[in-house]
Amino acid sequence: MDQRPRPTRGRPVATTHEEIEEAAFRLFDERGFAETTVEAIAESVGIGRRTLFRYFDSKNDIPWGRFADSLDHFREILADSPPGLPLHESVHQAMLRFNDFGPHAAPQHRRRMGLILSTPALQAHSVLRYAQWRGVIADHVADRTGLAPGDLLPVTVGHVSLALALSAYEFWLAHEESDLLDLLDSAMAGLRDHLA
Amino acid sequence: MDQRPRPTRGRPVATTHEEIEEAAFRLFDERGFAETTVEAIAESVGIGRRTLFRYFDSKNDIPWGRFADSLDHFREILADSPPGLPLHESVHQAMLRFNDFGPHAAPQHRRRMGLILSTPALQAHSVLRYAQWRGVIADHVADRTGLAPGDLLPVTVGHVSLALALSAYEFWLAHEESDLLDLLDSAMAGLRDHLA
DNA sequence: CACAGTAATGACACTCAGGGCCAAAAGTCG
DNA sequence: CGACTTTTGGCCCTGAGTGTCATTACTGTG
Repeated sequence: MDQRPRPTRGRPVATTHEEIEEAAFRLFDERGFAETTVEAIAESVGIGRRTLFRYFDSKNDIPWGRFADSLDHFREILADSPPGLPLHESVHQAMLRFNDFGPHAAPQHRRRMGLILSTPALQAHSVLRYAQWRGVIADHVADRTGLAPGDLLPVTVGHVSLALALSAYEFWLAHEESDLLDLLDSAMAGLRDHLA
Repeated sequence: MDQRPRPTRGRPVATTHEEIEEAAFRLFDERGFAETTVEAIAESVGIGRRTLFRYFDSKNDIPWGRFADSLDHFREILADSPPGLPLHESVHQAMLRFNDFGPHAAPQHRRRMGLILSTPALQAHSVLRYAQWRGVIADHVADRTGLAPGDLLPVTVGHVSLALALSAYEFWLAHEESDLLDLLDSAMAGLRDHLA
C-alpha cells in the first residue's frame, strides 16, 4: 500500500500502521470492536483522531492491516504456477500457499481472522476485500483460458474458491487444533464428492 | 417479518414497508444511494426520520425489503424436496425455484439486485443476509446427511451454493437479455467441469 | 358521547464515523 | 539561519443510528 522509500523531507511521521493495529487489537480484546471508539485508539497511540484516518480509511480497515500488499503476493503466486498444471490445480495450490503462514505469523493471523469473522460489521466490510481477492483469481482463470475476466467461468471460479476458503476458515477458527491447510484440502474434496 | 394480524388497537400506522421502499428506490434512482439521506426518504414518505428507523433497522436494509419472509419460503422449498433426490440435486432445484420470480416480479427484482450489487455499502451489508441464506442450506444438508450444521460439508455446500448464485446474478445483471435460471445451471455445470 | 386503554408517531438530544480545510509543527537542505 | 517540504491535529460539519418521552389517533366500553 505504502512502499515508497520514505522521503526524508518534511515533518516525520508520528506512528506506523503496525503500531495503530497493535493498539487497536489490544482495545478490541478488552472492550470489543463496537465498544472501542476510533478516538480511544488514537489516544492510545498518542496521535490525533484525524491522523489515524490518514493511515486507515475506516475503523473497519484496521484489522485487515496491509492487505493490499498480500494481494500482490497472491497475484505473483498464481503467475508463477507452472503453465502445464491443470487450472483447478494451480488455483488450489495457490490458495494453499497464500494461506501458509508459518508458525511465526499464525497466531496473529488467527487473532485477526477470528475478530473479523466474529464481528458483523467486519464481516460485512470484508466483502470489499474478498472482491479484490476474487478478482485476482478471475484474472488468472481468464488468462489461462482465453476468456474475459467477466465471463461466467472465471467469475464462478473466483466465487467458489472464496467459498472454499471461508468454509475452511470458519471451521479452523472454531476448532483450535485443526490445520488450515488440511481443511482447505478437505473442503475441496468434499465439494468434488458432493457434485459427483 | 411482520405477519401479525394487525391488532386494531392504538394509533394506526402511518406507512408500510412497501411505501418506504418505493419512495427510497425513486430517490436512489434520482440521486444515487449514498447521496440520498434517510431524512430525505422519510420526508418523501411524509413520516419522521425516527419512524422510518422503526420500519427498517438501517438505511442498508431498505433495498432488501422483507427478505426474512422469503427465507422462510426457501426453507419450505428445501424441506419439500423429495427425500429420494440426491443432495446436490435438491439444493440445485431449490436454488432454481427460489430464484424463479415470474415475469411479473422480475423487473423489480432486477432493479433491487442491480442496486445492491453495484453499491459498495450494500454489497458489504449483504453478507449478513447471505449468511442467513447459507444457514438455511447448511441446515438442510446437515439434516439429510446426519452431520452437524457446523460441520465442514454443510458449511461448504452453503458457501458454494451462494458462490454459484452470485456468479449467475452478476452475469445476469451485466447482460440484459440473459436468463437467470439458465445462468445458474451453467455456473454449476462449469464448476463441475472445472473440478473434473 | 365521554373516557380509559393502547400503540404508533415524531421531536429532541446524544454518540460516533468520516471527511474538508488549514494553520502549526518538525524535520531537511543549502 | 532561512527556505522548503510534509505530516500533524484541531476545528467544524454531515449523516447514521439510538434512547427517551410526550403526543396523537385510534378502539372499545359504559
